[in-house]
Order: sequence, then C-alpha cells, then structure tokens
Amino acid sequence: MRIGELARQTGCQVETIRYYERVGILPEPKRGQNNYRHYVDAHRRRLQFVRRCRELGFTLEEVRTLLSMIDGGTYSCAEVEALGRGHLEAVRSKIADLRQMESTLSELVSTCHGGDTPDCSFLEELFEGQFEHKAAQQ
Amino acid sequence: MRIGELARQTGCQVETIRYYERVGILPEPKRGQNNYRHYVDAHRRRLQFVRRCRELGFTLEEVRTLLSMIDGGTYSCAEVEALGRGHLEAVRSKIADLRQMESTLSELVSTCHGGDTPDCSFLEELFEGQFEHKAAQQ
DNA sequence: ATAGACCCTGTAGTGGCTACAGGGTCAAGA
DNA sequence: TCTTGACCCTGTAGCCACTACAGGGTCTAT
Repeated sequence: MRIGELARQTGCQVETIRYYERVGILPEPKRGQNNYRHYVDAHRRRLQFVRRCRELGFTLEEVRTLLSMIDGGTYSCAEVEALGRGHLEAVRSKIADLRQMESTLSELVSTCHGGDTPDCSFLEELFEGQFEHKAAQQ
Repeated sequence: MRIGELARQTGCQVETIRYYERVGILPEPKRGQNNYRHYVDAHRRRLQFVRRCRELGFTLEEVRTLLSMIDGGTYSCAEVEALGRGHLEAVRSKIADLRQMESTLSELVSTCHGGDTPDCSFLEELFEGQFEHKAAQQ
C-alpha cells in the first residue's frame, strides 16, 4: 500500500509517517519505480504500535526503547513494566499539577464580578496580590 | 536593579527575562553606561504577573492579551473572566485526557507478570491487540 | 489535453524556553 | 598590579513532535 493508504488505516498524517522514517522510528520501505514508498502489513502494525504509545503519552524516545526491545527480542517483561510504571508516575504528576492549576484558577475566576468596568480582582490578585500558587517543584 | 537580581526576586532565569524582552512581553529597560539593563519595581511587578500567569498555564499569547488589557486600562472584568474561564476549560480538558491515559496505562501495567522473559502482555496488547484507547477528540 | 488526486524532497516554523560561544565589566583579594 | 570569579552582553542553535509549505513529479479519469 502507498503512504496515503497507510495514513488512512492508522489515523496518522502522511507527513508524520515520513517524519517517523526520518528519525528512525519506522524503517525505510521499498520504493516502486516511480519512487513511491510501498508499505506492507508489518509497517502498519509497527506504526499502529507507535501511535498507540503516543496516545498513552510516551515520548518518541520511550517508543524507540520499546521498539528496540521488540526488535531485539531479548527484553524482560520487568523492563517494560518499569518503563510503564515510570511513565504512569509522570502522568499522575502532571495530573496533580493541572489539578492545582484548576483549583487556583477557578477560585480566581469566581471573584470576577463580570461587569464592563476595568476593575477585576482576578487581574489585581495576580498583579499586586500575595498570590500563592503551589507550583510543581521541578 | 540588574537582571540577576530581578531573576532572583521573581524566580525567573536570566535568559528567560531577556527572552521576554525580545518577544515583547517585557519592555526594554534603561541601560547603564556599561550597557547593563537597569530594572525598577514596575518591571518586577510585571514580570511577577507574567510568571504567575505562566504557572496557571496561560500561554504567552494569553499573557500578552492580559497585559495589553492592563496597559490599555480599558478592559472589562467580563473579558478577563471569559479568558479565565476559557483557559479553565482547557485545563479541565487536559486533565480529562490525562486521566484517560492514566486509566489505560495502569490497566496495561497491571497485566505485566514482571518476569525476565521476553513476553509481555503490555507490549502484546499494544502491538497486536484490538487496543482501544479513548483519545481526546481534540 | 487537462484536471485533480496523489506522491516526492527539502526546509522552515511552532512554543517557550535553554544552552552555549565568545566576548565585556567590575570588585575583592594576593 | 595582577588575577580570579561573578556578573553582564549579543547572537545563534537546540529541544520536542510534529506541521506546513514550496516546488516539483506521477497517475488516472474524463
């Protein structure tokens, strides 16, 4: 199949597929005499895997690691689990940060009177107040 | 005060302050005869404001909008509130995405047996399975 | 013959910094 | 007097994971 078809089947953009090839996530496929890329099902499965990993928030570097485990065939389930748990922790920590943002924001927004005069306690608090937002450390 | 002192007082990096100046978030300060930037308290308050906004997750573009409201002096509280609520919605939607990731991830990780053999249902599910992750519909 | 869908390469842009390289300034101490 | 070290300057390149062209070629249907 050609690149457009692969894109359709996996929900990727054509440019993204070429990008993955350029950075070594996908192998270079065979080319026809018109120089078009020709993909087979193994490519589709690999790209699907990459996309699923990305949807779960893994970085391309982590995806590369996972792929090299699969390609090498000599990984341990424990390694994969460690990578997964590490990433899960990162996701949880992002959630915590965003929750903190949400709570500060909704508190600030609730102080708005919503009128059309240029006085706003939201802005004033941020500009002058002893505003204290528990930011993420690191 | 000089740029290093301003950085210390606001918790910014020196490079970030220069970057904000370059992109028009902070005004160009006066320079001494040694060409060092010289800041006064108005700069500190403005930078503090920017930092607080960034901590709340506002983009620099949104910060620019807020600053131009303050600078113009002819905004309405309702405008600010709209911007705040819009951003709050964005934060909430990110939290929802991350929660979805978290749940899929923790489910996948929990299927790992953790042994040192190269078989792992986490990987297999992503690679072969009819894995279904409810991704954000943007 | 031509339109339109598809493919190619290569480069530049996005956001919000961060990290140099390569240089200047200034005060304290040996 | 010299040197060390902390600070400052400009300008550019790099980070991530794409995305968006520009400028061209190919293929199929009408």
